[in-house]
Amino acid sequence: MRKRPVETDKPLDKWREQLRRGGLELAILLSVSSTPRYGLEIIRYLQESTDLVVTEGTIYPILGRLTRSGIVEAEWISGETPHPRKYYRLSNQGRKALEEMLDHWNSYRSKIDHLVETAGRMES
Amino acid sequence: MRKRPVETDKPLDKWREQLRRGGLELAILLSVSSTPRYGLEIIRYLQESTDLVVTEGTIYPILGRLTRSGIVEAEWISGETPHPRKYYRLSNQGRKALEEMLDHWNSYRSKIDHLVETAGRMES
DNA sequence: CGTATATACCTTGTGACACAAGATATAATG
DNA sequence: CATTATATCTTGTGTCACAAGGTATATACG
Repeated sequence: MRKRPVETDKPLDKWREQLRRGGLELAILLSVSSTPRYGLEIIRYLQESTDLVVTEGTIYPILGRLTRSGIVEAEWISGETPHPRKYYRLSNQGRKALEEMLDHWNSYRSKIDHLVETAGRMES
Repeated sequence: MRKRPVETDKPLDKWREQLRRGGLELAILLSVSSTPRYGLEIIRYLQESTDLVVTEGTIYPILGRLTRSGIVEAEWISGETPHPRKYYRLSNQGRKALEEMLDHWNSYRSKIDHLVETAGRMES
């Protein structure tokens, strides 16, 4: 017997979920764009600076994917802390990708905002 | 034997996909917020006003879901056009939901933009 | 020396979802 | 009666985030 999510959460919650997912990769890249950070640190950073909640099961697969595609580079650093940490930084290729993503984000944001304004002319 | 999407599309494309998905429901709701519209009309409206590309396989399931949850109301109109059309309009409940969604969209947008600005202090 | 706690990373199974492709309906046109 | 145009709906598939659980390393306590 498992958890039954059946009719428990309203459509709005689902939507929020999905919206957050859309920006996840961007948020993660931004987290490591100015300074290298390791996994849990990224989680804390996002939580603190934007209260975007991301969990480990989410972030590690994404970081793996980004590493595999050459957008970020990973480096193990051990000795300085109890547990070794894997620091991620943006590669050169990643920096280019990030710029494209930012362009796209701006454009997307404008589209939605445009829709909002257009539809906003509804209250007669 | 099926299409092999294997390594054909770059990570960036996937990301764009996901971002678009995040705002889909919002975009659809906005499309029917000021005036009732039918399925294909919504597709054309989004395409023309924001060049967001949405297909039928995408929109009908979403409209069905929104109808089932009472956020939009659907009404068949036939006789006036060759083929009967199903017009969707925002319900009262839907209007409330839309407002919440807009709040959330604004807040989400700010969070990402905040991240961008913070990370933007990287070019030393 | 256990064993508990803290920090870190990684993996597996699941459910949700958009979407391509195709099915179905209606009416006008040739 | 086929074809074309417009419209809606369904089915199968691949992708993805995520909860839950696993592994590794080191320190602290008794």
